[in-house]
Amino acid sequence: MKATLRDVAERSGFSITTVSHVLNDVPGKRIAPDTRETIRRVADELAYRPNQLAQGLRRQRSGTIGFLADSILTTPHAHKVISGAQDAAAEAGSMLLLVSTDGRPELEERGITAFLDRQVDGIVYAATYHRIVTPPPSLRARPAVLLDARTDAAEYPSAVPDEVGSARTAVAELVRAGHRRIGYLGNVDDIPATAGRLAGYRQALAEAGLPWQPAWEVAEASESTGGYRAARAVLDRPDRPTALFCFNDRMALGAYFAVQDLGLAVALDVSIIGFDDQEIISEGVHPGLTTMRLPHYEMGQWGIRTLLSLIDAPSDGPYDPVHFDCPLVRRASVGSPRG
Amino acid sequence: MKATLRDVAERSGFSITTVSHVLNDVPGKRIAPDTRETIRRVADELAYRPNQLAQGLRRQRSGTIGFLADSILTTPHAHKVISGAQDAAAEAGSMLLLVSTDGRPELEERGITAFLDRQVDGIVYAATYHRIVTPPPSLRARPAVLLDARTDAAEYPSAVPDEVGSARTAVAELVRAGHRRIGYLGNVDDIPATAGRLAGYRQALAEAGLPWQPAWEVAEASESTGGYRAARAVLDRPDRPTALFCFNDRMALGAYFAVQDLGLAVALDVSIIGFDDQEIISEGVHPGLTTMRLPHYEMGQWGIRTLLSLIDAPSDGPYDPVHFDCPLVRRASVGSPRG
DNA sequence: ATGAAAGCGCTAACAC
DNA sequence: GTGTTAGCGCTTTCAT
Repeated sequence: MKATLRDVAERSGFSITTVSHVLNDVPGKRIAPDTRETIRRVADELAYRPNQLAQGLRRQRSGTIGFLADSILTTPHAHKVISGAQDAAAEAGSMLLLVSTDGRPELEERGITAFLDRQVDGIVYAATYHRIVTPPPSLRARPAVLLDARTDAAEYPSAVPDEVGSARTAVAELVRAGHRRIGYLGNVDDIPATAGRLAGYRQALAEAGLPWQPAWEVAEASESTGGYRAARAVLDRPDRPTALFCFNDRMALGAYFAVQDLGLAVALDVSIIGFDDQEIISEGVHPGLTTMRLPHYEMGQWGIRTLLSLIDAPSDGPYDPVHFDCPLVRRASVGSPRG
Repeated sequence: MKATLRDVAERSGFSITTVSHVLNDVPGKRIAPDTRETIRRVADELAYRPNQLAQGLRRQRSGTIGFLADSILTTPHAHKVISGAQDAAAEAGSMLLLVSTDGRPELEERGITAFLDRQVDGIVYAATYHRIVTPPPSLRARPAVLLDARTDAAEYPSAVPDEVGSARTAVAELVRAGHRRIGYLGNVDDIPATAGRLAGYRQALAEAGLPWQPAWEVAEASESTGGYRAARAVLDRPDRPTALFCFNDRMALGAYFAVQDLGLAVALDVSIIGFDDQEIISEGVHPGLTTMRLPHYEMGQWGIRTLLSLIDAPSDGPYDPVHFDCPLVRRASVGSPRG
């Protein structure tokens, strides 16, 4: 059915070895130009494609990378990590074996085992949001990188968003629009983004010489209803801020509903800036939400490239996490304060 | 490093053959119970795991399935297809090689070629939403199934949502709540869901003996702003409906904003029911959106199971697409009409 | 009840 | 310039 090296050899009249040599462009082989041509032609006619199982077995390189995601479900925008990874892998002739553990930790071990059984060249361990993780020891069996995640021991190369810097960028945008009373709708999760974005908010205020008001800084559950409550808490005050920086887009969505319930208008009365750029929200909301885009695609690409070079040239760490900037995506939720 | 069959053989004092026999439980082999036990123990001690590349090469079965998605990006809830597929694959000791073409058709051929090079046992071709597709001819090279997609020729087993029936279920829910003036916020795309959901809407109206009003049935772009415009068009009328069935959740989101801009309240003044159950929207919106859940996880599972049995027992079709019901997910956007 | 040998499709030393 | 040979790690006749 599918043509093999042997078929090409027989049909061209040369040995399997010679065929392999020319098809792989093995350097330092003296092969007659005619031979090269003939072999190439025959291979073409037969639509020959190397069997990667056989190739992998022989070369000890499967051309396959294991991608372990803790969840591709809950946070949709995270799929761009996979997209970036896939594109970078394709560039290098590699492919992704995918396992999503969906928060079931017992699937981690099993997934890695399955990867190892298939002789993956390396593994990327991707979290859905910036987290400190403790991957199973079996991850050590192959070169690995962490995405949106890091360990305390820094034993793997890892990429994470720059929480502090990006939060500063967001608040600076509000300052630039003329706001002097800026609130922060924060979250209560025990994750790096919590402290990071809060710190960025405060730093930006300080840099702009703006007052920090404890009452404008509130923490709630990091989803829509939490955002609603947080926004109400801040906006119900007489000295309410004219702009709100939100921990994420879901909270910003809740803030939209709060603003409307108060008879106010987003951008006109209250400027809002989110975080994540979850397009369903940021583009779906009315007016469009200005927000910080998580650099998922870029991290995915970086992950594979880093992994690939690690495979070619193993090294031992420790590795400082590399921080990725979140670009500001301007839409229509930021205006100038009234009066 | 990793233990091989040979290691187990040497350490246990038996031949590779015998070891293979016991580890694979080859039927019809008379092997001493003691031997079995020893071999098993040694394999355990060495943490032996078969090399699937070698196994695959020999058995002509890679234990790997190619998953080609036209886009895992744009429609986040579709990832549940992958989740269902992965779970079903894991059950059968198989794994998914993933390629997402993200609307770049040239990646289809390349992806399939890459699958074939890696000797996948089968391929699932998954669309992001119910579509008529024309997969590249190379798909024929292996058993394949279609998800959320079908071809005119019905050459592959395929699964699609039951658009008509599910729309009827949605409207029936509105009827059950007491509504007699029910509008439809439809879309303008040339896809099966367009005609299907519209037909379901009309059928449900007829079944309930309710009047069909051309003015209550409007078509717009199937995203948030389209939903907003559509809702305004219907709601601005004096004889406005008390309930709205929306083509999808994104349009429903737009409808929420329209209702609010008119000083009305969702559920109280206008009941809304969506389609898709995109959780970011349906759970993020205030009040929560009642909607029809697309059976993505189930279709993913079905796809792999069907594919696996096709691999074991090839057959030729044609195959009638199988239709999956969309379950109703009740939240808080449906109330009884006033007065 | 166990094992030798061939071979899946390929690559890489090492001849000649 | 080209080919022989020996595996990569495994399964599978076929002997014994």
